Parts: sequence; structure tokens; C-alpha cells
Amino acid sequence: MKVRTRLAPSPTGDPHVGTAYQALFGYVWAKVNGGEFVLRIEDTDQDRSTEASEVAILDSLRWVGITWDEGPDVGGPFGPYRQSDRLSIYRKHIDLLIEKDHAYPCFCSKERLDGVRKKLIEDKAPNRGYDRKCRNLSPVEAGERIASGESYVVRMKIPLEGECLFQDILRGEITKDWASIDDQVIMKADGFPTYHLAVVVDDHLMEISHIIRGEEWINSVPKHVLLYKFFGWEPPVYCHLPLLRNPDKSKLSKRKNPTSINYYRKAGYLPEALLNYLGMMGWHMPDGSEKFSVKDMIESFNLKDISLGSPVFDRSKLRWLNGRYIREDNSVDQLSEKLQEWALNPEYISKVTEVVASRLETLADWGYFTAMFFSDSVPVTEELLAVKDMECDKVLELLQVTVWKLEKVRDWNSTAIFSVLKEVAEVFELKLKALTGPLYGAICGSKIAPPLFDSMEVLGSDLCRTRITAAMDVLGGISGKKLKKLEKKYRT
RNA sequence: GGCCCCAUCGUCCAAUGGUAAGGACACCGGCCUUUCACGCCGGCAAUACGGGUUCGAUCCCCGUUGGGGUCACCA
Repeated sequence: MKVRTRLAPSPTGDPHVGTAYQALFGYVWAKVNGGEFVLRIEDTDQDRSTEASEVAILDSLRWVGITWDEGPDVGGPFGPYRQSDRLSIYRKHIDLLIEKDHAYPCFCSKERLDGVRKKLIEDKAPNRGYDRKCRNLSPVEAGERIASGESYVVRMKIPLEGECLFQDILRGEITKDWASIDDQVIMKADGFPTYHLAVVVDDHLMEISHIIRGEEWINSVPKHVLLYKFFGWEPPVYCHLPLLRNPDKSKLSKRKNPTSINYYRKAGYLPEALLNYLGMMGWHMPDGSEKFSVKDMIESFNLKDISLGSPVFDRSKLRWLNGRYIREDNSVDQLSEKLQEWALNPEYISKVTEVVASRLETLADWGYFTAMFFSDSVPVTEELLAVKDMECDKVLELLQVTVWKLEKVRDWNSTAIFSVLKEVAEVFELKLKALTGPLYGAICGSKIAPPLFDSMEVLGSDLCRTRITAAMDVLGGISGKKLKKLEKKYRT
């Protein structure tokens, strides 16, 4: 059997290190077997998918050093590789399922579904899914309602009893009662397929042999194997990778850790070190060596050797490893070259210079004023973050809400940053100055600094958000409970 | 809460049905050194608990506990 693996990111946000993790293992497994690695963009969520995110993901994957044999940018024999370009294919398959009575149109409104769900939770029902109201609608009635223009989705018919049994290459046999699964939507009201339908159709059509992805998908596998059965197809081999964790063991998230690949890039990590580090999450070289390349990995990797304990993403070990690459694999000349690639290039230097130019009395002042643009973190103290007449807790809230708002800025520039900060200040009924004060501290690590908004623009979103989060830690951080409350109040 | 997955130092990764349970990061000491870092040497530190199976279990089985994931017209 030809080994074909794929990475199927959804372009809905920053490129995530977890994506790189899955990409690495998928890529390596394909190459171990002389097979192909495919990149497919899963943009079936029209509201959240953006082209900018897709570009960013491809770009950071390239930076990290993962290459793909087929994908939206390079094409290939199984294209198109962007799901939004494959709508007619899905439509055909959905119609086939309806025809065979494996799926049915559902006219329930979002409001009704919310109500049903709420009631089930209140009643502490074991099953909190859809109540299958439309499952037995007559085809005639359904047809009429569709013809009359009523909005509908398509759901698949999950067996009402019995159990689903499937294999995971790392865990062996996994079983799950059908009764615990509700009639999953496979086509949304906008005519787009949901993930579940699209992933099955594409993996089959693209002849994917091994599905290597995060553990969070295990509970969806029954729906997928059922779809394979409906279509009469052979399911691929499933391999669910352990999830990367925050230090508190929860799923790696940007709340608690920088997760964007771009952050690591901007913070001065080498791609080969990042990849190497990711490779030792759940896997090790046969001889136990900790420094190894993707090539080394390909020579001795086996999917079955992955260990299942969910690894904590430990930045200090990554830092150590990165240090080894820097000092062991680079001459001074090579290092200089890398530095130039990283930040000491004319473009970045001129951006930085523009921000500080008016403050220079000698050329040598430049170094003093620009250090913050060439470092990862910045020295922050409680004092730097203090706002007059405001309690520490309040400052924390202010910073947290700022991070949330900044996360949503799509076009990262000084004007956009300014309007976001102004908005936050207004929400808190504060003068802008009350907000920019602690931000100077968080972002610049000093009261003496170039203009904030411009500096933030130059620094980039990832570094800014990470620095603000780090500053919040200096103030003691926000408790989970409080965070939830705050989220309810301010996060939109 | 239902269901699913998981369980060796604080963290990452080893090990065997019989071990002094090993390496790495972090941490702590020391050496080197004008400082720091690197490097070197040393130290601290783990088989979650309870039952079985077995002559013997960290390893196999069951339960408990703990952790995580998942229950969307998000992926």
C-alpha cells in the first residue's frame, strides 16, 4: 500500500505549533515509507476562515522546513486542495447519502436546538445531542419544505444502538456506543459541508493511507468510519497523536503559552531546533540522542513507537536545544547570516529606525532605544505596570481585555492598534493614557521608549501579545474564575 | 455530568516479569574563568493507590484516584 499522509489545517487563526507537530510526524511517516505528504486546507467554515491565515500557515510551515508534495500552492493529481474549491464534490456525496437514506434534511432552527440542548443539560440527561426530530420526516414533506425555500441542514443517520469499534494504531481497539452519538450535521445551511463529511470524502479521494492528527479527534472517529461504510469505502489507518500541553497539563493554548509558530520565529528560535524539539514530544531516537534532524528521524522513525503520555511543551528545554544548535552548528559567519535573516536586515532596521529617529542625538543612541525590537522578552517590573489610583487587579483586567482585542486585529498596523486601545480605554471609562502606561511597561520594559503604537506595529502581533501576557504574570496573573467572568463581560 | 483516552523524577524521554529504575531540561553545589555564558564534575528528585496473576511485578489484568479530551450549522 502506498503511504500517503496529510496535514489538514483550518485557516482560522495563527499558525499553531501543534500544527507543526502533526505536520512533522505526518511528513516523516510518509518519507519513511517513500510516500507522499499532502497539504489540504480545510476552510469549510466560511465565517472564520481567512486567506490571510492560510497564507500565514503555509508561510510558517515553509519556514519551519516542512515541505509537501501536493497542496493548494503546488497542485497535484488529487486537487483541488482547498475544500472551498471542492463544494460540488461534497454536494454529490451528500445527495448520494440522502438517496440511500443514510442522511436526511433537518429544518430545526438554531433556537430550537439551543433550547433542546439546554433542557437536556438541565435534566442531566446522559446524552446532550440532537433529539432527531426531523429524522423521520417523509421525503415528500421534506422535499416540499426545501422547495418552498426553507432553510435546512443535512444530518447523517447514526445507528440508534450497538457499538462502533475501530482501531487506533497507538491505542489498539477503541469502542463507543452509537447511542452516545447524535445525528451529526454533514451539510450546513450555507451549503458547505461540515468537517466530518469533507474530511472523509477528501481523505478517500486523495487516497490518504494514514490519518495522523491530534487526540482531540478520537471521539469523532465513529462518525467517520460510519461515513466510510455508507460510501462503501475502506477507512485509512488512524493514528491519534497525544496533545501538546501547557505546564498545567491542559491542551496547549495561547492563553498560557505562546502557540504561534510566528512567535518562535520572531523570538529567535531556529526552525531546525523547533522541529527537533517537537520530534522529542512522544518520540525518541533509538540511541536516545536528543539532538537530531528530520533526516535522522526519517531513518529510524516508526509510528508505533510514539508514546502516549501527553507531553508538556517546555519552553526552557526548547531554549536549551535551540542554544545547542546555535553554538554547535554555526560558525560566527553563519550566525551573522542568520541574524541578518532574522532581524538585522535593511527592511527591519529601517522600520525600527523610523520609529526612533526623532529621539537620536547620536547614532549610538540607536542601540539604546532599539534594544526592545531585537529581543524576545523585556524586563518588566510591577512598578512599570502601575497605574495611578488603580488596583493591580484592575490593571490585570485591562491588560487581559487588551490582549483579547488585539488578537482580533487582522491588519496589524499602528492605526488599527490605536483604535483598539482607544476602544478598550472607553470600555473601562479611562483615559487612553491609563492604558498606554502599563503597555509601555509591558511592551518596552521601560518608561523611556519610542511611540507605543508604532513600536507595536514594528514588533508584530505575536511578540506584543506574548509580552503583555508575560507582564500579567509579573502582576500575579488572573485566576481562572475571574478570567471566565471577565470573558463573559468583555469578550465579543 | 455522559462517553472516550491517558498515567515512571517538577518537565521531556528511557528500562526489564528478577534493575542500585537510566539520560536530558530545570534546580542546587563545585571546577574552569576578569564577569556572565559555554564546558566539565557532583547533588536533589519518580514507578499514583488498592487488589489480583506470578516464585517474583514499575512492566500483565481489574478497580480506585488523578489528569486530559469530547459532547456546535468550529475545525
